[in-house]
Amino acid sequence: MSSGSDQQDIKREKILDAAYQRFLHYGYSKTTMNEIASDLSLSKALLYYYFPDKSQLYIAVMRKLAGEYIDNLQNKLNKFENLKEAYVSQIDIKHDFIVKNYNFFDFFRVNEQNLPETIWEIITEIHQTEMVLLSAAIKTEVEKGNIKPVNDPGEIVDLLLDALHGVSVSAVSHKKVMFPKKEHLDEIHTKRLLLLDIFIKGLMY
Amino acid sequence: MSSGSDQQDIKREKILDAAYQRFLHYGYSKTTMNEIASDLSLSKALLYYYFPDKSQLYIAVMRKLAGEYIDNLQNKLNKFENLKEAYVSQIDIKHDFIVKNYNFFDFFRVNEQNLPETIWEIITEIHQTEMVLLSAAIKTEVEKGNIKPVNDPGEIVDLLLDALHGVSVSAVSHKKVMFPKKEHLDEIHTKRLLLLDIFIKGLMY
DNA sequence: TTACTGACTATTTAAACAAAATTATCAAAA
DNA sequence: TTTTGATAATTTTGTTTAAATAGTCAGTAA
Repeated sequence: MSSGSDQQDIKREKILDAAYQRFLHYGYSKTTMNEIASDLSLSKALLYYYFPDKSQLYIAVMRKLAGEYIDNLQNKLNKFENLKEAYVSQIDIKHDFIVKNYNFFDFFRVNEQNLPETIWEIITEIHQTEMVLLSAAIKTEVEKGNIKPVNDPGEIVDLLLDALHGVSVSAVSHKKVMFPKKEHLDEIHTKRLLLLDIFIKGLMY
Repeated sequence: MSSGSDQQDIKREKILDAAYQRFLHYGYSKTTMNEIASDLSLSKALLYYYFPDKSQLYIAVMRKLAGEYIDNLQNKLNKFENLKEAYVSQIDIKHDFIVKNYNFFDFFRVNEQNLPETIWEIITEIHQTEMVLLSAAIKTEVEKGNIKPVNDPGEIVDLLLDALHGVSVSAVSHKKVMFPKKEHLDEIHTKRLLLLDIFIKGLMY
């Protein structure tokens, strides 16, 4: 798939790492290509040899993170005891992902409405993976006879993901925010587990 | 409570109506005080005789709408057959409220992050009313023995409202939006009813 | 030929300013 | 007490300029 040499791939990775650190620490708009370059003792021009522009570099980092997240999810959700456990894993893994990379997503808060199309593709890819894995979990449980038959598992999973997401947007108490404040993440996590508990009971006989 | 004369109150109402029409049609930033005044064939200065400034006028309209919404809710939720019916009413009434006044809330989309404190107070008041009514409904049902005992009804209602709200924010499919597009409102409404269904089953024995 | 750089250009952001539109005030009239 | 025309104050919009940063390219080194 990738057409570059091994050497090229290694350097590419190094650039991605350096860029990740900067973006994580200072956010997108507060890191310059010059800074990334000098972190690596390279010229800025070289960054443009490896990446077409700044946003593509950011997106490449994003894509890498997304890949790791997806791998993580797949590993966990391949083997689960019951539906509850599977969904708790999903919530936990996502929580850790957000907490760990919180400042990296600064880009999302700044660009709010008009994120580049490519970012949406990555988000969509993540969402689809979640849908597939969680839908499969439902099907398995239905076959085991642990929950009521469901005619469209995808619809249910979609609904649950929206509901879980809603917990972080809470329109009233902490003033409406698109992206949750860091100090609320744990509270959100707890609420989600409670919501999940009720929701799953609602799926049972 | 109100200290003005009847005549004053009538004129105040007329101004509120005219302002409401303008705000509903053109949104906050696209209606000028001059336009509201000339709709009523009055001088702009008179508006400032009745209202301290433009935002206070908008807020007064908002408060009136909120009052109507709350009355509506209370009338319905005072008499309900079962929990499901009560919550369906809540969702329906809110849906109608949003649909009817959709463009009026343009102000919310524009000011997004920093809405004036007074607006938040109104939102909070609405939320609290919902909480009280819906919590009461839960208590009643628990007493009737229709659902499992709940140690903190408020927590459950809060969670449900957040979850229902999440349905309208759906982070993926239609690009993340703070405020739902008008053409999605019906789809959102349907999803909410489905979510409610599962959630309420999750509260039962 | 591939990886790299210094010096250059192009674009974006920010600050400062002016003009226009709109909000808000007030002395005086009805 | 209610209303207004004239006027002041403020906000928004557009323009210009300077600085910062993104992005390019001809040419060098391995």
